[in-house]
Amino acid sequence: MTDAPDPADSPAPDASNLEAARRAKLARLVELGVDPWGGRFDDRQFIGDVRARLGEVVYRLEDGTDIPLPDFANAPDDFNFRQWKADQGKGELVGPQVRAAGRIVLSRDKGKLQFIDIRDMTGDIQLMVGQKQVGDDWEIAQQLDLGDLIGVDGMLGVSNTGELSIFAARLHFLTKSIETPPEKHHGLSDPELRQRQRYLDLTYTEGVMPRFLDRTRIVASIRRTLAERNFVEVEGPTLHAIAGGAAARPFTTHHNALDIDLFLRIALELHLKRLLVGGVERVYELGRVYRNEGISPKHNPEFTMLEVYQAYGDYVAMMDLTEALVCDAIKARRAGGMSPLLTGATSDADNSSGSNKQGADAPRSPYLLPWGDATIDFTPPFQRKTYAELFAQHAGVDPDDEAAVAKLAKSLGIETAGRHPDVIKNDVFEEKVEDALVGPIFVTDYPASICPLTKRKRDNPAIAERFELFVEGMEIANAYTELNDPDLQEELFKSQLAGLSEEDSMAKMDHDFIRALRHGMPPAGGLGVGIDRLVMLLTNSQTIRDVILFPLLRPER
RNA sequence: GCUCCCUUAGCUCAAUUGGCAGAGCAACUGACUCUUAAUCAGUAGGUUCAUGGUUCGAGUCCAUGAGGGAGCACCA
Repeated sequence: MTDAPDPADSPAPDASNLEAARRAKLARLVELGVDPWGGRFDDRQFIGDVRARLGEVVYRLEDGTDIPLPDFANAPDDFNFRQWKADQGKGELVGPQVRAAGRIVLSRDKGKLQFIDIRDMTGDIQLMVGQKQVGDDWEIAQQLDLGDLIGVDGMLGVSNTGELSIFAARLHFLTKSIETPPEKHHGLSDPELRQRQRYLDLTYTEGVMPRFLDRTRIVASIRRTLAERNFVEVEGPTLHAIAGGAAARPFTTHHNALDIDLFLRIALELHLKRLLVGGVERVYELGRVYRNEGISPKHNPEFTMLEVYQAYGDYVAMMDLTEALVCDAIKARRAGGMSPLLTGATSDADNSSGSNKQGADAPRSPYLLPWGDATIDFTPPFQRKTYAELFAQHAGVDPDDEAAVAKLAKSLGIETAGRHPDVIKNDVFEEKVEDALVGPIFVTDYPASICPLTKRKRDNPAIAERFELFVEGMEIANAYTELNDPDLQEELFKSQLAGLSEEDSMAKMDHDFIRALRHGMPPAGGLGVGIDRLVMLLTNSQTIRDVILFPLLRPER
């Protein structure tokens, strides 16, 4: 038995006696002939599914009569299950045989009986491990630490206090943890630790696993909604020779064999439009883009973007699609579902944290979602208002009155000299209007000059057929009637590039994209959705880092 | 890149005006076959983020640096 950690094995020289104690137990397991790193463990059931079998547990009298269990949840405080069983007559609890596995998150050692709570992706369940009941495996039970992974075979039953439990018949040691887990009922709270050691955050911090499972459900729902409408999912290149499709600073990299500098993509747009030209009439990509910009509660340098293009559509068609994507995602998240394994305790967690949707009275609308202290009402249809309308309403100035807009801009400290009136107007819009948009609201019909990839309104070339969806001041979606006039597109690119400094003009003219348009891109609606921000809203997360598993951090030293 | 705030035991947090660095959980020893933040008795655990400085004395004050957070800037 090795009491002290082998210096070669433990990187930290001061690795406390906490690790030594765990290594001692590990060594003891080896002595017992148990592999401390486990192996394949077939036929286990998810804990959520095991818990769902509570109804199969009965009290069986000696004459074979099965009596259903009492309703513990609604029993009086002084209810005594032991007494109840005695009152029914001589008999025993009978339940299904189950096999589960998970991480030990709590244990209460009571002499020759141990209560151990294990946790898997779907929830927690209590094990009752008695010396007499598990026989030789009792020796294994003596070597268990919080954080270890174990499997169990046993009968599903209910303890005297009404707690659903697996009455262990066999224990299977699956993996030793030689690190101490976080505090057992607070989890992690230091945001740095939560992000750097997301593996701990997921298991131990309340709400984290359900939130990331919700993210998966939302993304799956989006793909399903698009598939139902015959959109084709594709994967464009992430290494671009020209980083186009948005105005953002790209990350640069280098290909050695070709000896060329490349950029990580900042948008999906230009390749998807090439596919429209190629005849992929309904196309989308849901994937990562990279922007070499600041980090904030709403920005991570890499984030997930959805872009959708529909031939022969326009921005109004995209508005309807956006509504469907959001509303379907809300329903999918609420339903749990997607896979049976995600139905169990994850939805329990939802219930315990918020309103009990099973409540008999007044079912809450599925479209009312909490957001901090507020509630967002996603009931469709979402509001639709024009940019000009909102500008007049919130800035208190006629957007067409350039002098008045400029005056207001100056009073807000916005630079006006030598800048295009529409750019000034948009600065005012961002300053005065966006924060006031509680939403969800579609802001439509933007000034054309700030929308270089957008088709103008037929009856008013100063206005672009564009909308943005705002919720709680956050921009969630951005859509256009796509510009498909190659000559105009080229001109707009040029004038856009002309205004940029050398450093900022990494976006170069994409001649092949223009060439593609010259071959004829169908008139189309196009939509971009910031998936991370959508997930933030639907999961009541105030920072993007809570919906990205591994947000960018400086490396540890 | 700028401004402000935070960093104390493995985790969650205390520490009065600058005056002996503490608690809970986790760990260790012991008791307990229906506990559930189990309980009870005992033991051990610290480079107070780092490096300098002021002081008789620094977790506390000052400077610089590191990491994190919020805001700004950036971000059609």
